[in-house]
Amino acid sequence: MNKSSIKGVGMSEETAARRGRGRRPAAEVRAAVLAAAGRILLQDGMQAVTFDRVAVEAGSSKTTLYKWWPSPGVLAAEAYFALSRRTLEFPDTGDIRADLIAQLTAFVRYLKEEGAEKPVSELLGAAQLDPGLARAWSESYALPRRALARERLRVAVRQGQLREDADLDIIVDQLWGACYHRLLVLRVPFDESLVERLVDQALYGSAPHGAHLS
Amino acid sequence: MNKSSIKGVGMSEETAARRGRGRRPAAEVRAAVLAAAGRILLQDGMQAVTFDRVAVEAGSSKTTLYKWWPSPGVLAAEAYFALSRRTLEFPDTGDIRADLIAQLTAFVRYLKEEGAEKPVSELLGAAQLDPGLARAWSESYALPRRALARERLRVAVRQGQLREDADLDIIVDQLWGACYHRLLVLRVPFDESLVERLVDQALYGSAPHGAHLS
Amino acid sequence: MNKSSIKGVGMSEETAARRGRGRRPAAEVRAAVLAAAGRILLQDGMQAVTFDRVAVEAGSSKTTLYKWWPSPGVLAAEAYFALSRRTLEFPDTGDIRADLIAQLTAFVRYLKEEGAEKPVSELLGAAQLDPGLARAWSESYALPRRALARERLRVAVRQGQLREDADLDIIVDQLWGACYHRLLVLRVPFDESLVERLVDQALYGSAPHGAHLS
Amino acid sequence: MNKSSIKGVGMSEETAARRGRGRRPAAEVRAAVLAAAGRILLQDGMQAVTFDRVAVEAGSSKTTLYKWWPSPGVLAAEAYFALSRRTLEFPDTGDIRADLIAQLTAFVRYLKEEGAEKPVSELLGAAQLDPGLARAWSESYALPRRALARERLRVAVRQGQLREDADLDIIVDQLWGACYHRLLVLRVPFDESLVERLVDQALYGSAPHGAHLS
DNA sequence: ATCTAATCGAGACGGTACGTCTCGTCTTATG
DNA sequence: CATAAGACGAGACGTACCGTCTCGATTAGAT
Repeated sequence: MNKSSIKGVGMSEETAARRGRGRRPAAEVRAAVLAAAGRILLQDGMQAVTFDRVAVEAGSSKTTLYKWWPSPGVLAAEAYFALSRRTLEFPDTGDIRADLIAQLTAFVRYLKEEGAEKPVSELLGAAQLDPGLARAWSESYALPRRALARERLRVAVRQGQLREDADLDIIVDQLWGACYHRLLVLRVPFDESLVERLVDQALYGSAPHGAHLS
Repeated sequence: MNKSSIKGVGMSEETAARRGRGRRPAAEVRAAVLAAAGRILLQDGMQAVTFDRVAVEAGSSKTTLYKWWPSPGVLAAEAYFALSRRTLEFPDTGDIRADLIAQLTAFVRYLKEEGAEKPVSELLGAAQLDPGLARAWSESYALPRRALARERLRVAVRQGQLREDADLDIIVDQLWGACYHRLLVLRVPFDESLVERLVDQALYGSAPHGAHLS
Repeated sequence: MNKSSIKGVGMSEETAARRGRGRRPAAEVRAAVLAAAGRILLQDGMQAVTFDRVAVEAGSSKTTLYKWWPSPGVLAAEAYFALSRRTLEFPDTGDIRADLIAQLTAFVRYLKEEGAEKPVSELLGAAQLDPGLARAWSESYALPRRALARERLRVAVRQGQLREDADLDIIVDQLWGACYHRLLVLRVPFDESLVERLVDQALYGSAPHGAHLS
Repeated sequence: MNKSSIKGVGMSEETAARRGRGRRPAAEVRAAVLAAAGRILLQDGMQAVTFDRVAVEAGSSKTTLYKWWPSPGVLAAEAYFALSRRTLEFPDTGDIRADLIAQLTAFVRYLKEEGAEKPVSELLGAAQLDPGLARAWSESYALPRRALARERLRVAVRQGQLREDADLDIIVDQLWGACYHRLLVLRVPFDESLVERLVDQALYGSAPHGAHLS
């Protein structure tokens, strides 16, 4: 019943570094957990990010994971955010068409050339079945991103590069939504050659020249 | 000590009556399985559509399920298709703007007012983690639907309601993708009031009147 | 996402008032711990006497418990001893048969009528898996008790009420062991009606009258 | 969601022998589980007989263990019974004193010289905290054993070797209970030299010769 | 009386077992 | 032989407890 009959054996300072039992500083544990979760996510996919496996690979404890993250999905998302700490700043060169193309191209390139397609679609997939993950994703990633884009568009409106009555959210939804549509729903391949046509479609529409809203 | 030591006590002829062992016609089994899976999907969500549970509720056997469906996700999708056998025909009144609005409104209404939002997003979510389900969804549902829309747009091009150089797939991705963006990625509420602005954005863009492609 | 990120918000001086942190007098803590452990033992059984739970209910700290008790079992035993401070004195009326019957009857009554059966058997059970508890029980309870009984028997030998060559330890083991046998091994019910037959069996044996050791 | 994308990889007949998944005959599983549990019990003690560990070492599944055994304790007991399938027959040489000595000596030898002391006391200990194990032990082991002894004593009564009014159960409880008292309660060492004195005490008591019940 | 050192409460942490659940494979018995 | 029933291996889930350890708050003992 009392397993610690070896108690008081003492432990040299060196071996104490990683001695298995007892408490490690929270920050250290968090870092180890996020690193392990991120690695598992990229290597073996969302399905492999389980509390059990993360605990083992992070040298952590399941109890700790449950204390900090409500579900493996949320943990995977946070690990992914920590990995992909990339700039969200929207460029502003004064030319809204060029800036939209630049930003969308960066998005598509990120998905297609940096191996982000699989983790992103898997995380978004899991989010549909995990309310916590859904909230984390929209609040920490998608909505802030859309807000940034909206602000850049608002500047363009003020500069007369977009019409006064343009619905900025709809423009954002159209541009990024088209990509997500191909990624998640149609699952057809696409590349950055899509971007320019998409932006022009957003700016000029498809109606014959001269036609416009009544 | 061994709880199952009473096993093999046999079962009196009376209680055995019709306890379901043996073979049932394939069609009967299929129908029962799809009905059970659909009912579970709508009642308790995608997570509850389990081969174990479907087998029990359909009075079927797991063996049979594994023989016909590669995964619970695919079964759920098939069950859902069987439930939502709704018309895919695209209206053609001669006015592309009106027809797009009509079709998109039907789509949004279907999601928002017929309780399809949860099963659809859950199925699409599961599809990101289940290649079989992904294939089933895109091949049986999403791609045919886009093809229909593309055809309707092609007619509009021929009729001069859209420009010759319009990229029809992009128009479809823009329109439906914006909805899926809100449904799956942003998870913000939306309703059919979105539709008209979306279609006009697709037709006329947001650039100032008179501006167009060089 | 991280539930404990709100940590360290501090605590206003007002609510902090007397929140129990810091040092309490050792005796006060000990008493509170033993009281809590005893209460838990009687209410919910040995299994519930957990360092975690005792710490919470005693308003104590696990650190303190580990400092004083090697295992929950030992703590439970000590708590039980503190609760059952009952007289160990062996009566000496001059009649060994009457005294044995009195003492054994008190023992059986204590077990059966004061609810001591469950805690005693659970403690003895835990002792088989917890060397510390085993030592505590035999040294603090069982062996002293047997020594007392042996002394009373020795007086009876001197008085000619028992044979010179009687093995006193064996008589004690026989009398109390028969009770423990029914309590721990056979788990059959028994009551004080057992006592008189037990004592007579110890005194006179079961061989036919007249038969004796060669 | 569907882990079996590797499905249909096939498996050669040779490797199929022990292929990890799927069903094994119940008897084979039972045997492997009992063997593993017994080995763990003897090697590392009762505390180590865990459903988790037995499952791993038996190449079994926790589900299966829970299906057959209500607790690790019951499993350990059954494994122990399977290991110690030794004869329960009570010898009948016509001399009750010799037969009791033989049987008790065998019992003490078994405990002390065949390493049965630790498992037996641990099992009996666990039984005090595990009603299922308690029932298993008394019904499958202790009570049948006592019944056998009682029958042998009854023969002795008929043969005039014991008095007509002897309480046979009490004799058994006295003899075996004295051993259990030293084993479980006092935890003092004892050996077979105890047996003869114990039996004579049971037969002739400790009162002076000539004294007997009124 | 003040300062300092010990000691306490609180609780995070690693480890591990619990009991439950689902998946996908496989066996057995029924029709 | 195809089916229903369901046992089985694998392993994740979420909870509980153990024993170690960190931290801050408090008190006791030394000055």
